[in-house]
Amino acid sequence: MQQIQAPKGTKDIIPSESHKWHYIEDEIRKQCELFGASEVRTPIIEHTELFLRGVGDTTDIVQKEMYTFLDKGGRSITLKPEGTAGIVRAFLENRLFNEPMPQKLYYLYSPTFRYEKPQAGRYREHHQFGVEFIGSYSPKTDAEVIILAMTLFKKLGITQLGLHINSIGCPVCRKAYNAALHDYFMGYADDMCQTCRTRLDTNPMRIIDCKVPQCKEIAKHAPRTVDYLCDDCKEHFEGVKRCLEATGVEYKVDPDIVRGLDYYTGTVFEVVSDRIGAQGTVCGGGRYNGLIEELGGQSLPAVGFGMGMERLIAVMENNEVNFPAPPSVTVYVAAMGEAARLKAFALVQELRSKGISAEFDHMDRSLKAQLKYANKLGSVYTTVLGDDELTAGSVRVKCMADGTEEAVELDRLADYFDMK
RNA sequence: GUGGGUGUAGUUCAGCUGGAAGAGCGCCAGAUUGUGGCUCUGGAUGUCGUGGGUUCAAAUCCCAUCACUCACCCCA
Repeated sequence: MQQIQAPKGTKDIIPSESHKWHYIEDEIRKQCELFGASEVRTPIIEHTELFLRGVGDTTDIVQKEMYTFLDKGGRSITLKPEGTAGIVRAFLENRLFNEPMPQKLYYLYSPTFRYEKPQAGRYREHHQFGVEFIGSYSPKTDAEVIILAMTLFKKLGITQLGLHINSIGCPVCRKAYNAALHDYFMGYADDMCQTCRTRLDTNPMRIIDCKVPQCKEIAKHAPRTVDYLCDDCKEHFEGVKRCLEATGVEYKVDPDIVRGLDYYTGTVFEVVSDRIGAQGTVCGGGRYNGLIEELGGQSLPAVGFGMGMERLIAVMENNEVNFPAPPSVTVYVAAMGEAARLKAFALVQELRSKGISAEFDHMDRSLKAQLKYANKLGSVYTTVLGDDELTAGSVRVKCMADGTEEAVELDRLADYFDMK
């Protein structure tokens, strides 16, 4: 029989990995609560329309990477390719705009799907943690969102990360900027790659992102967003930087950050690692003051980020961060003979009911094999139950680490481990 | 969608210009019949990814195909 594999670009999270996820998820919850954010869980599927309007129908994500299908009712449904649109939809649908502002929301168990060709740090299904702070124009809110991310990295023991920030301006300054870009690149059109030539008219900002050497060279001296910001945007960006400096968060202004989703306005940022392969962006986000209105709400500002869990774990592994050890069994109750095995079975259930993790032999193995198994489980203590112990009513409890033994009465076993 | 790399034991891999399929780790058994880890001794395990071609002879050379992987594009 041929084995069926997981679909291309997807990955199982097996026991040796899942405890890492639990650890990170716990830290995320803690940090988010400290920052006053509350969790929102939204469906994995949404109406395709949401992403057409939210992410932008000229973006690569929408044009070629979405998992879209018709359901049995003929509705066009899409597996979410990013987290923000769904959160904003839920915010509007549940009228969270009636709650105190800013609404600080986060999402954590968020499988995200994009039909891409997989490589290191890039999957067709990945998981995102993200934060969306809705309702405040203040640069302090931008800074706080960034600081939340940076604090989390620090808490997780991650160093070696670069924070890159930029401002791509509001629609007003974007207009002037795009015109300046167009004029500039027009002069080099013949030397640029095919895609960049079409970008000239559709979205000249994307040319700055191009990795083709000639385009990169030309883009080096292209006009920068920061030079075309209107006074409000300029002041706002300065405000963000002041807040970061006031809290000692190091950053680098990187005019090359443009971001591939249409909804961004003003502040954009990325947190980047240089040791997890070519896909180094662990966290990316920014301000999106137009999105909520675009999705049918009132005009409300917002700022947020998405963080790739798989990349986060990759960074931690490359940073040699110590994950806590996976939980192990406290006591393994080995047994020989029918009566003792039955007693061991009952004993284990009783220990568990008292909050002590315990295990027994499910497979009628020899005593030796049982102890080997106990050892592999990482069992802290073992005890052997046989006819002798049953008649005596006491067992010897052995500490697997140092081999010491202690005699304990059978009916006081739970208390014994409780004390430990 | 475009390009590079890799598919050999459960696993990580070695196998030079074609000539009897190997090692480490793991697994099983024994030394030790009621005690795991450590040590020693012995043992089992292969459609050499799949299909075709060249050849007296293919894991090795050629073609195709699939899978995995890395990079481009884009992004977390």
